Amino acid sequence: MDNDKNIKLAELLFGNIDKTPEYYEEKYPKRDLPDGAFVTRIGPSPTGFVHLGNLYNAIIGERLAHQSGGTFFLRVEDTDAKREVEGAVELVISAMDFFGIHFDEGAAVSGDNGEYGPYRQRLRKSVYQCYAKELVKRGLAYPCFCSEDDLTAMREKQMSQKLNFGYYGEWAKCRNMPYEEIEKRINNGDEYVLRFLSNGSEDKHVEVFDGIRGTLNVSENYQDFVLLKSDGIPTYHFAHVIDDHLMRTTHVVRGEEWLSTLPIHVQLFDTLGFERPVYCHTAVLMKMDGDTKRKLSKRKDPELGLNYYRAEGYVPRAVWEYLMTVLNSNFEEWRAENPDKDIDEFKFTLDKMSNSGALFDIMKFEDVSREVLLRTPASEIYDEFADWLREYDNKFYEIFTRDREYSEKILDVGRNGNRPRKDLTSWKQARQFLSFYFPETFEIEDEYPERVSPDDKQAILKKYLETFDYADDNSQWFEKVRTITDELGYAVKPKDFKKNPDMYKGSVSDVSSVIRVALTGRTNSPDLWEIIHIIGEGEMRRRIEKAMEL
RNA sequence: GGUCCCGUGGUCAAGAGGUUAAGACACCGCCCUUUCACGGCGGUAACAGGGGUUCAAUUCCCCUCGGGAUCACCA
Repeated sequence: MDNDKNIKLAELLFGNIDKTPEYYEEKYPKRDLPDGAFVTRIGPSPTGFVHLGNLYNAIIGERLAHQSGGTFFLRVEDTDAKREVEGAVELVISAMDFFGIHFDEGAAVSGDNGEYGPYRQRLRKSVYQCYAKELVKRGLAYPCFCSEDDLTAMREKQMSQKLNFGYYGEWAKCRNMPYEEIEKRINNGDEYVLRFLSNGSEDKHVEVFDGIRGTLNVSENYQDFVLLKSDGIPTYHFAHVIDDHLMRTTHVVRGEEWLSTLPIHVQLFDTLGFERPVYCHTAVLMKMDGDTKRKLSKRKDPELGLNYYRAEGYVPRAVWEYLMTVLNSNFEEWRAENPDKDIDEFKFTLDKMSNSGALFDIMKFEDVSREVLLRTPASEIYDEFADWLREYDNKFYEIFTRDREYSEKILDVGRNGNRPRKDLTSWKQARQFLSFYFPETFEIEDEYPERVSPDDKQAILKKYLETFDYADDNSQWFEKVRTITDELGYAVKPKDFKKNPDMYKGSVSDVSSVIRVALTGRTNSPDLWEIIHIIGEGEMRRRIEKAMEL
């Protein structure tokens, strides 16, 4: 008789559903893939904000799938219409593409592709309802008419009695509502959600294997959580279980914030008779704030948004490399041994993953960025930098791309010896750093050295100009600077000045600083001789003469 | 408050019963050096605390403490 009620109820609730689970099982068969192939996915919700964490998990999924000959797909988790932002799907796809993450199937800009779709959850409503109907038939799901006010009242009562919050056991008022009453309310147009009827107990535990953390011991779910919202769209929990089963996901990579709802998911997989995927819960990305760690937050931390890296001009593969060093502790070692190999050749493994919270270390990240740019040939840097400038600094773009040969040369300054400089960190920084090579953007930024009097400054520059010969090689050139140094009463060797500061006005480093500031506008720069041979004699003389006027 | 996760230097981290407890970034010193870098050498610096188990625990177990996540018709 209970059975009859359930079947009647299923028809009342889901009369429009004519498919059975068997239908979908057949429609979405097990994937035909090589042994050991991983099927992974990312499931972003289209809120218009793409997170560093999204990328972090995407890289794991992508590597796992593509290293094993498996499939990596994109599923849009748009079950919350309220939060959806227009164009967000395109944003996710382009952000992932920017970082070199490509999907084998799933949601795409122009229609979806793949045999396991649709890949947007709102389009899968009838699939979820089919399984919901099945659960109702089995007496494992029921409609709940409690309003928001009912629930907050219940919650307050529970709080005052120091009981666990939630809809469960005695508190689950709608659990045993007679069929007649349900029918009456539905005919009346009352809103309801569909809840799962849980027979679990908080005291019982289930073992769940996590690909990163090993065996987890979680307590059973005892809450009658919501399966379908009042608009008939599933909650994350239900959608996740149905989709990842039907899309034949083998490994669910997601943030550890899902750990606490894992009991729900496991319960659902088990009661529906689905094989559980391997869960891989990644650590939350943290940040140092003062002296405490905290989760990166969307409002306070711009570096959480993927767009930040593009706007700052960090190269995507630097972000990827940095994340890889955080993800797999043996990556750095591998990179040190194989500086020129493609990053795809590194074998990423789950068991090398750390399960504690990773701090986002901007210093380390910038170090990785410099390393990456050092390994990149000037011609490639030119192209990437030009692309960035076109988007973010049009004026400098014009200047920089005026003469490709010239610009490639300045990118290579100091990089050809056996102790190459690592001057470039990001495009934004590079734009600043390289500005003195161009007459339009050259300006005096730093002060002339204090130890040098105005008269001496004039004398240095005058003598410099008089003796300068473009044909001199680096050491000849510097020999002349030394001569000037000596003639004006400065120490040719900085050490001599250090030892006997009273005997000299300063040292050769002061004298070359004067030239340096006149030529580059800065007290710090790469090798001067090299710079002169790039900007040319004419520009050099103009700058020195200008400096003498002031 | 309940449940769960996590705890090795400032940071990321190797180590999985016996190690002088790696390495990288950061920091400091020295060297190289016309500046700044780069590079080289060296240095400061860690097993959260307390109980067990063991001949021996950073490593295994328990407790405490600390950090975090979550407790929605959000994902």
